[in-house]
Amino acid sequence: MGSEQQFKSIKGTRDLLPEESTRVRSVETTIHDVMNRWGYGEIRTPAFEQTELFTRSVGEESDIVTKQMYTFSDQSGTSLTLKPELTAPVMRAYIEHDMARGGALTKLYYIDDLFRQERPQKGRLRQFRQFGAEAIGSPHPEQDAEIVALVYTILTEIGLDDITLHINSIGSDNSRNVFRHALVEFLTPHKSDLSETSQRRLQTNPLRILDSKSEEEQKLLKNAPSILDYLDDDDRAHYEDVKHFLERMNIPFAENKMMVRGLDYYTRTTFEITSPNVGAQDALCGGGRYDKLIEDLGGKQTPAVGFAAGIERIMLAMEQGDEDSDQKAPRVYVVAAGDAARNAVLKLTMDLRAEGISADFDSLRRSLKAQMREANRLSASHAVIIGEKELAAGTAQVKTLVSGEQDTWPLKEISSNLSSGQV
RNA sequence: GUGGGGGUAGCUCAGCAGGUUAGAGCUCCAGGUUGUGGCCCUGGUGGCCGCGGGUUCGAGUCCCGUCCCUCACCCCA
Repeated sequence: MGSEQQFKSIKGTRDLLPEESTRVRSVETTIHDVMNRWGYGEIRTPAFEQTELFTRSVGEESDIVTKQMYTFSDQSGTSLTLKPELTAPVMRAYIEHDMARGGALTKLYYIDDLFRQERPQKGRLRQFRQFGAEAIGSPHPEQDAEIVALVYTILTEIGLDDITLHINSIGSDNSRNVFRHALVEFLTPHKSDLSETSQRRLQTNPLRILDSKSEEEQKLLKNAPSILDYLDDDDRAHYEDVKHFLERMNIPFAENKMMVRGLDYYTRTTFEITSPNVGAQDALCGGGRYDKLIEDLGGKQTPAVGFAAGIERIMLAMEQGDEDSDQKAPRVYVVAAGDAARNAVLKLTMDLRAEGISADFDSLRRSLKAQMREANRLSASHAVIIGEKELAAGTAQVKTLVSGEQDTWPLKEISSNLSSGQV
């Protein structure tokens, strides 16, 4: 190694080497395709925002705000934060650009990097990538259903089959307040059986106790009141309609009344998509309706639904399943037999590339044999060999590597012959 | 922040009743084939055995400390 210090990528961040980034890119291509087909337009927001945007939207008490944000001051002393989630920045942009004026309904999507200071583990990094969409303007259940169908379709087109969609409704403010009281009333007598964190949540955020992973608590919760019994008529009708639309769209789902999302801004519909082979962090996607958020951020009262999904987790889910498709780029490797041909090799390589053919050559001045080995290693379809004899004749040897067949072609005809698919 | 597992070659790992020059497979390079890849054969490059200290005649191996990675809890995508 030689040097005193080895630099390393910092905890929770990682490099994507070419092989992997190729796979990620193909997933992202699918995302872009489906989003565009469904009428969603891409939005790109800055890497950091005013800190208060997140404390206001995500919830002062949430873990994200209390301990996971990368926050720093700029030269003027303003507190800035690397974005830990994307709904708030997108809503900020929506309000800032008065996008509501451009049409009653606004459909946006994004693919972006986020930052949270957590202890890394399988499927969780400190810099991670999400894609998501927000449908802003419609309060109606078919919009909830479309958003759910959108992620579901993307995940399916990516090739994931072993996924489960969980949905629930946490009602709007009124229903939820009534339910919260009922839940606290139910749990308080059992307070001593609860974990330390759940006891604290009994004060701060009782609904979150519902999706505790503790078996004991889950047993206790079996008899707890259900949020679904506390929905008011409007909430209930909305929820029933969402399920109805999903059925009509043939999107399979499981009702999960214990599912409560972590971010404070959700209302009514919440959903999650999980995969069994991603480790303990099994949620690939989370989302729901947030009818109050835009107002809370200073905009006009505007209903909206959205979701966010984790790219790294999706990649994990894929590795288990289908074999990665072999990408066979038709490559031509141009080989110099002797140093005299270097010039001609470089020229021909450039001509082929200009013709749209992917081509490469050896800049290490290695032996002919080594160059042929390289051509094979790259799984090139053809090796084009130029030596002194060929130089003199204005030709080249064109070898088809799978068959081993080799012919002499005039140099001038090579790129057109290869691009027209001859041989 | 808490707990489990782990750091030996570019990669995957073996070696640990402490004992001479630290190993294998893969990769890479060269030769066998003086202008031709794959398969095969031969040889070679490449290691502060994470770091610091201690015990010992002797430490990759034992002890202490420390850093890093990883899985899980918490929480979330």
